[in-house]
Amino acid sequence: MPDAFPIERLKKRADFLACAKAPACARGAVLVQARSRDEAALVRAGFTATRRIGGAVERSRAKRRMREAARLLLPHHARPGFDYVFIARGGATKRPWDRLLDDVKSALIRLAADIEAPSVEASPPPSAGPRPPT
RNA sequence: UCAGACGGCCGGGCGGUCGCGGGCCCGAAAGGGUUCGAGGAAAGUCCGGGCUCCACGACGGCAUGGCGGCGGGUAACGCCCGCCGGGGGUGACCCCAGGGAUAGCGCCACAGAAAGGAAACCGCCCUCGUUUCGGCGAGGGUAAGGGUGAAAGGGUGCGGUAAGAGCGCACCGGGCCGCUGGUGACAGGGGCCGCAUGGCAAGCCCCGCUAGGAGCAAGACCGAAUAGGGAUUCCGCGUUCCGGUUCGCCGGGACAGGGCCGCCGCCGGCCCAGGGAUCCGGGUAGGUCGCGAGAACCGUCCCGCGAGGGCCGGUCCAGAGGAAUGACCGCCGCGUUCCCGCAAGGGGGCGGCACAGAACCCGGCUUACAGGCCGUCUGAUCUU
Repeated sequence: MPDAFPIERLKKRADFLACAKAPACARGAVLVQARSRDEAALVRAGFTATRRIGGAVERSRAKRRMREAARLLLPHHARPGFDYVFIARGGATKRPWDRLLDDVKSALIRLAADIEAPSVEASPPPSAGPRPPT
C-alpha cells in the first residue's frame, strides 16, 4: 500500500483559480489539473461541473462519480503536496464506471510522469514514487 | 363490455460491502458507536405572507402599479370553495380578462353603394318622356329581397302600402319605474316607452378597492494585511458691511452655493463644502450566528354542502455552504427485445428505469412527468 497522506477537499474559489493555470490532462470524460503547493504532504482535491454538462441533476451526478473515483484512486496515484481539480467533460454521467476509473487513473499517471520528468531538482522525491498501475 | 367526465394517490422494493453530511454518546487524541438525511413538483421565481434592514413630518394635489360578478374560507392573496350570469356538450361535466361602450376620445382592415345620427350597386314601385312594343332615358319613393362583410341600425308573424317601412298590432329582445323573493350577484312578475344609439375598455379612458423600498449575497456579531473616515493641531478659508491691525490677517453681522426627503405647492428638516502631521474608531478577506417545534405532520371525533374550522391524543421530520443522500453487487418488480413451445408457460440479452436535486421558511399558481393504482359519476351496448 502507498504512503498514507491526508486528503482534503478544495473549497476556496481562489484555489480553483490557481489550479486553472496548472498543467492539465484530459482523458475520456474528465480533465484533471494538478498544481504544486510546495507545502506539507497533503493532497487536496476539488471537483467542477459546468453548466455545459447539463442541469443540476447531471452536474451533481458528475461530481459524485468523480469524487468516488478520486476516493478510490488518489491514495495510489496522487503526489503529496499537490492540489488536484477534476473537471467533468461531456458524457461524464453516462460513461460506464470502469471506463471512468480508467480515465482518471491514466490522467493521474500522466500528470505524475510530467512532474517527474522536466525538473528533477524541483522537489526531492519522497521515499516511494507513485506506483505504476498493475 | 366499450367510450368518456371528475377527484385523489403512488412514482421502484428488499438485502449486503465500501463511503458522504448533521445531531448525540464514548475517547486526552486519533478514532469508534448510534441515529437522521431530497420532491410532488425540491423547478420557473409569477403572486401572497412571515422574518430582516432601510425609508418613514403633516396636509392638499398629481403621477405610477395591481385588482375587478356575489357571498364565504384564510395570516394573506391575483389562491380555494359555494353560488349567480353568459357560452358549449345527448350527458357526467367543461369554459369565461365576467365593472362602465346613452362620460368622453379613438378605431372597425379586406370586401362592400354604405361601418354609426349611414347608405340606392342589383332589385322593387310611381310619374313623365320615348319606343322598332323587347325595352330605354329622366325625376322621385323604398332598406322587404339579392349581393359584400366578423358585424348592415332589433327578430318573427299578421295587418298595411304604389312598393315599402315600428307605419300599426301581438309575442320575443331592449330601456325606464315600482313590486315580490334572496345576505347578495340576481331571479320572477307588473306598468310605461315603438325603441338611431352595434363591436373593441387586452387602444386611451372613467369608476371602485388597494399598494413604501429592497431582499438571507437580508441582517447581527468577531475580526488580518493594504487603501479610504472622526478628534486634535499647523497652513489655508466665497461675496459684502462694520470694527481692529504688528498689513500676515483677526473678530462680529448679513448674503449666498450645491445635494437629499417620488414630483409640484407650502411651511419644515437634514447633509456637504481645501491640504499636511499626530492619535482613535469602522469596514474588506475569513469565521460565527441567522438556520428550522412549524399558519408543522399523523389519527379519532365534532361543526360546515364545501374551501375549511375546532377538541383531544400522538410524532420530531434534511440543514449543506465549491454545497452531504453516492459507488458496486445479488434477488424481485417494470419496460423492451430474442429464443423454445400448439398453448398455458419457460429461459436469455439489453436498460442507473418519468420529470427532476433542498439552499431562510411557509400558503398558492404555473410548467415538466415513463409507468401504474383507487374512487365517484355519465352515455351507449349486452345479459337477466
